[in-house]
Amino acid sequence: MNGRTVTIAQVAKHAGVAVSTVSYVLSGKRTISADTRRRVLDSISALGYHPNAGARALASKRSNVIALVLPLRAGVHVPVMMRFAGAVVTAARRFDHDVLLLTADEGAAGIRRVAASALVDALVLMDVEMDDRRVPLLRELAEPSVLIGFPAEPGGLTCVDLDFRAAGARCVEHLAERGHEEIALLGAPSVVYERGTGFARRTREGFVEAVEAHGLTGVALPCEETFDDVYETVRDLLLDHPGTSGLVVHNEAAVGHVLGALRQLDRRVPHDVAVVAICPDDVAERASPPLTSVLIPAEEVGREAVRLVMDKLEGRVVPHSTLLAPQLAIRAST
Amino acid sequence: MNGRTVTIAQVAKHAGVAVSTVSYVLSGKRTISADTRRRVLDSISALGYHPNAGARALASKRSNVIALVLPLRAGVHVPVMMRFAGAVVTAARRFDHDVLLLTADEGAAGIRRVAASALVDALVLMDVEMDDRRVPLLRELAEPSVLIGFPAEPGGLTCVDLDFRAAGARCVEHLAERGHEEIALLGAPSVVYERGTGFARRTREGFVEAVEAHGLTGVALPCEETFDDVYETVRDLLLDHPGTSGLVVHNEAAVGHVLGALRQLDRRVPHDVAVVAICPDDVAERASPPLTSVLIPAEEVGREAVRLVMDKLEGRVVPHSTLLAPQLAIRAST
DNA sequence: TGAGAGTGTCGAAGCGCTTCGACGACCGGC
DNA sequence: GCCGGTCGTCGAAGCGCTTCGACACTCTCA
Repeated sequence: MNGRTVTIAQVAKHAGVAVSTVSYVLSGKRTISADTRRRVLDSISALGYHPNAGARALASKRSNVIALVLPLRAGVHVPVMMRFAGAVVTAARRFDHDVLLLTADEGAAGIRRVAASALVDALVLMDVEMDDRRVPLLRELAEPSVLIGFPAEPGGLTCVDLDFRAAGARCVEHLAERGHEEIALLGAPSVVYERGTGFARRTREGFVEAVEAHGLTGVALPCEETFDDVYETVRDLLLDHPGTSGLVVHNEAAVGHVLGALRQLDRRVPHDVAVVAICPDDVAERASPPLTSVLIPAEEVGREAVRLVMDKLEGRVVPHSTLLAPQLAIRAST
Repeated sequence: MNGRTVTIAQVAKHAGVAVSTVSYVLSGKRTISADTRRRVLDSISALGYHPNAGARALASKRSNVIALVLPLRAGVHVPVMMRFAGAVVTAARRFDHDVLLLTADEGAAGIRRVAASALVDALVLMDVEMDDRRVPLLRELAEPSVLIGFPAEPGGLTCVDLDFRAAGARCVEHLAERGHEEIALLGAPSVVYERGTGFARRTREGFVEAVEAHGLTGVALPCEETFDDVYETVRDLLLDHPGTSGLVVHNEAAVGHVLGALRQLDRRVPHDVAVVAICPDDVAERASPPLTSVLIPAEEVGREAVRLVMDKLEGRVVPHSTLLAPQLAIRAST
């Protein structure tokens, strides 16, 4: 508790050793006798020393900060986003790193800026589009990066995500096991498909393939997020395909509205219509009735992304593509 | 486009000036002739120079980074949170600062760490509780900070928020103008009141005071976030107080459920029951029918918080308390 | 018993930037 | 025509840390 900030030199003096010795105690990069180590550690806590981040970054060429690039725009379900973000921060701390928050609307310029200024050692990007303009930049950057989601041309980049194709298929499979023969997918808002966001398309592909493989009939529809739109979509679906007895919903914001619409159309869940959702667990559990769902393992994806980026920082070779297997949780809706 | 990172020395050489001159061009802290400035600027863009953040922080004792401390836990509505976060990032960039993301679960230790290591120049904290354990720490820190929300004992700290008391009152006033005499407030989940979160309590106080002032009758109820709970709450409310014709909803997650419950109970909005919400604009607009609402001016609050913290960094004196006046947007639900 | 191989520690050289004091060059005023 | 003032620029001294090479020991084993 001295006047102002404590430096490594003060610690060294207090412990009666050289500055470099203190540094080596902290980094563990050279062997230090148990005795000296203890004295240094004692001085550190006695003085309340915290290494200066700037000085450390300057000397070591490592800032111990990673950038997290988040989208903040329409069609992206924000709570899911935050689950990822929370997981990334927590995981990064476990590797003794902090997280710098970048919004996607600063775009490529922001990424270039934080990388060139050595503000961050590495980057994690979320909500990557099929044809993402930042992808080429990432490729030429010296700093390692990991994408959450897959662009159309991952070429050399490291990507992690839930295996949405398998998730779509898993839902179909489950409905098939339950004996449903005519089913439908209610997906993301159409703007999301148009933008070419990967996860929405891949779920649809998995759905379509599995429908064929199991010899079912099925339609895949985009789905907006207001109650009225959802109501219309569901009503029209049941008019056009009256035999529909199973629904796959891949749209967190619409899940509640779908259930509301079914209630209003006098279809009971799961008696008249079975519903499987692809959404975070808490959304599925909070619904009425609680929904059978493939959970979006936000925490796991975030953690995995950080693990990969840290491995790359250490110079280890990591797989280009990491797909997390879908897990189906069976609840009251099927 | 040279081999690796470009330093200020290379820029100086390229422009034929001293290193310090380049620095002064960049910071504007000494007068530089137009001619020299142009040459330096040209060299900078020719070489693609970006100042090294670590070196700059070390020499200037300013990292140009502010910390944003976010909660990520139950009862906090995440999308609103993200709106704040986005606004803070955008505003900070406008002051040439970046944002380091800290989660509240690292608690006081995390704050102390980033402050002591000079990783950040200042802090913005969200979702402050009435009796927040981080408040005393903030007070003894050399780094300036701004709270979004009010603790019970702000003593000396700088706080910004929507004036929730006025917001609660404004809703009552609006319902009174429309001729409603028996009204109710559906608030946050009870856990939020128990934790002593300020905004929930203050809205309730404003509601209660205004009900008295206008000579109405009114009850204030906590409100959970699952459909079933909301349905029960609304049903019981209408049983116990059959004359209730106006509802104030201050719970973003429950807004949709409240409307669903009213539909199921055959009450038409606004014909049988008028509904005013306190929630972000997009939630109010997306509801069916679109809701009259006091908007939570997330962007404005975030921007204001950053402005205040920057003022404090510059050594300016700022007001301890900034309350943003509520704005009522009238839509179809009243 | 002495060469060789570790250990444990130290001193000093940067890392890339900001900032302070110094110093010509040029200005206007007397 | 000399003096005091800007104005514009420069050189050098750090900022607090990491890391490299050096060095004094202590073991080991031929």
